[in-house]
Amino acid sequence: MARPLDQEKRTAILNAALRIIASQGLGATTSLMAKEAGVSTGSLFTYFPDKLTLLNQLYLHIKSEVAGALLEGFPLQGSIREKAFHVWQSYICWACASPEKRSTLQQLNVSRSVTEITRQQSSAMFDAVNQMLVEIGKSDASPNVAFITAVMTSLAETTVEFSLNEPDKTHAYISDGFEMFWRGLGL
Amino acid sequence: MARPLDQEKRTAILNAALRIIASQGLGATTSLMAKEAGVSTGSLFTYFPDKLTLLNQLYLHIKSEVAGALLEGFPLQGSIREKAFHVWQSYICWACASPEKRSTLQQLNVSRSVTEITRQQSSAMFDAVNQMLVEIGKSDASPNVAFITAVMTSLAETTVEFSLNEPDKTHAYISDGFEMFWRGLGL
Amino acid sequence: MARPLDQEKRTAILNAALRIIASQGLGATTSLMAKEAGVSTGSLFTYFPDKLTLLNQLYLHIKSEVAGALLEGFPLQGSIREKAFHVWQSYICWACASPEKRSTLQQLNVSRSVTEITRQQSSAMFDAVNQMLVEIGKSDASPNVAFITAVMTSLAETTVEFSLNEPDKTHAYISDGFEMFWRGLGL
Amino acid sequence: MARPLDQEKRTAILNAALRIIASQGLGATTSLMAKEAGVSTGSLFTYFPDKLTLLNQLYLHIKSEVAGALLEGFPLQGSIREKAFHVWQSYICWACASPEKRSTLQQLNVSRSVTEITRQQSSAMFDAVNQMLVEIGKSDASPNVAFITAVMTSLAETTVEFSLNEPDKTHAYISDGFEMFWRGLGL
DNA sequence: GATGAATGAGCATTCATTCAT
DNA sequence: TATGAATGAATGCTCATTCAT
Repeated sequence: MARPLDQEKRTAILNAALRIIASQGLGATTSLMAKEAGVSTGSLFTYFPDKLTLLNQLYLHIKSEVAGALLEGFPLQGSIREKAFHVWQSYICWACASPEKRSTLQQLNVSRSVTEITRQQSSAMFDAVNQMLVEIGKSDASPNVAFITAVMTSLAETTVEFSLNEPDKTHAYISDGFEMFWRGLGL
Repeated sequence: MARPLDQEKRTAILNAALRIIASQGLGATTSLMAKEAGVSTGSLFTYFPDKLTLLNQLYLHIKSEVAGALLEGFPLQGSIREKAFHVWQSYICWACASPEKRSTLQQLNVSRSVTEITRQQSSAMFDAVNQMLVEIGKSDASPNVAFITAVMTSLAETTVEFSLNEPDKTHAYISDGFEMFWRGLGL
Repeated sequence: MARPLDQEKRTAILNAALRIIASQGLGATTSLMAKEAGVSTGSLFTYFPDKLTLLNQLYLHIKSEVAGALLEGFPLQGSIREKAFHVWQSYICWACASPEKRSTLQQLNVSRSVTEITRQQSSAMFDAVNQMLVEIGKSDASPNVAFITAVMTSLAETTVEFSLNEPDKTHAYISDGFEMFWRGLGL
Repeated sequence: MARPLDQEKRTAILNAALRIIASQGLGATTSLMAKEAGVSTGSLFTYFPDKLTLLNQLYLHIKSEVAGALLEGFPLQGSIREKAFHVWQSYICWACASPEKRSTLQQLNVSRSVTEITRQQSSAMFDAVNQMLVEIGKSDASPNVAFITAVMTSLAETTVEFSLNEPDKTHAYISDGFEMFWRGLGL
């Protein structure tokens, strides 16, 4: 039996791609990613058939980590506000702890590289979160779940940016930002 | 005496770049931009020394149009809320009317192509808006102008996205979104 | 004691290479040949040290099959014309029955992959045929055996092509073509 | 006005490709062809969009030269035999004088690179020759023009090969070969 | 011996920029 | 100044061959 396909190597490539993209942008070359992963250019292509696929897999890789972070300790029995705050705080903490991952994720998000299918696969990872948002939507005056989701996301993103710039104020930003969001809902 | 550089041609190149980037992304080639502008590849480089400069100039070009849109009819004598709503509405209307410009602007914003200096130059165009935001900041419990600015921007962006998807609900999104923002401020 | 190299596997690789080259040309990859043979890429190289050797061996493999076809039922006691016709007919029938082998052989023939040594080894397989041609040469006005051989070969090749295109006329082509050749000799 | 596309350069590339392919086979790299033509790798692609197109154009380039050689001095008023001999002799002389072109042509002929369309375009260049062959076909017992054409071609090819090996016997091969062909027709 | 992942030189092609006309 | 052909470094990807398992 030959060497089996090594999941660790696959992960190493994804993490290398992640770091390189965070610092160089999506134009980063495959050969640099391979070198950063300690792997030959050829090997990168035994794990991913082409750059586009690698980028899409990377998107899912990071998104699944985010989903994991949001789900950990999710207060299934809590109030809507508690659930929302858990998600809010978890995300911001994750993003502040993983700025490279967040940066790469953002770049992938606006890029034309990530396909619609990939985005749908990613969305499926956030079931619990989505249900929480549906609940919020029901209590809201204008129950547009998609809009509320988008608002929450963009406010969280803004909060992350400011927290990254002033790390010592992270807790303040987390609560102030959430207050802003919650007040905005007008519940 | 040499002919002066033709401003019309410069503008044609910027507008062409704009359209091409909106549809192809920042990777769009200079030669395509030139062709779209009805100009030779060589000419593009007599108006802009290199692609990076073109991109930065394009950023300023669009930003100045935005600034113009926000300033038109700005209620200098109005209340803070009126000023804020004017800016809010003006931006969303502009973005909905110029989706290609907005798309290009967003791509430039996340890209590494736009330098810090360019961003500062752009910021200078928004004096009236910035002062309005300073006023808001003063009345706010936690007077962080930059944060409020960023929040307003990201909420407006979100509102634009939904308006573009459901054009007939644009007015509803504009007022609902603004209410959300204003309530969020907690004034 | 180590297992001896498995002749069946060797043959499987040659036959696989044959089929793949017939459909894809000489640029066909070794890994595809291995897969078609139901063997790992690594194994291919335990049977043939490199691609060039494989190609040369393949050439000899097919050529020896041709030699066998020509020798089967060779009328050792027959007239020169009978001998010549036997060879003519045997070859054309073999080629029509094995179009992939013929196609591959032709590609190998014009390629730079088959060495002079290989060609000589192949030639040695056709002793009986060659002697027949020497006999013809003796009776010919301009006794150039090599030339007559080449002419016979190229006419046979042409006959095969037309027979493959119009299979129901194969017999006509075989006899018409042979008549042409024989008349051409001017015996 | 910039430098216009230079037909000489196009020809230089074709001739370079020709020489390189003659000595290295169809696998020859585009960069080597460019270098041999005294042109940058990029330039090759401003004259030919890709290697495949270059190869097809090269095929037509050589074929048109052949057509020219066959047509020069074509005895429109001569007998069929004279016409046939003219074509026969012209081709063999051309091929012996341009062994590289002939070698390249042969490689292109068996390759999968030359498309059916290209082959048809090439065929159209040989009208006068084709008509002569139609005439021969009419006088023949089994009037299959295509077959006679193919036979003449393959015999000529064989004659060329022997002439190239023994250049001083070229004239003998030309007449002996033609006699063989003509006798074969059985007119 | 068998396997197939690993390797990396090599390839066709692209594209920002230059420069001859 | 305008033009667009010329340039060549750079890129994504391939594939014969090696070698760890």
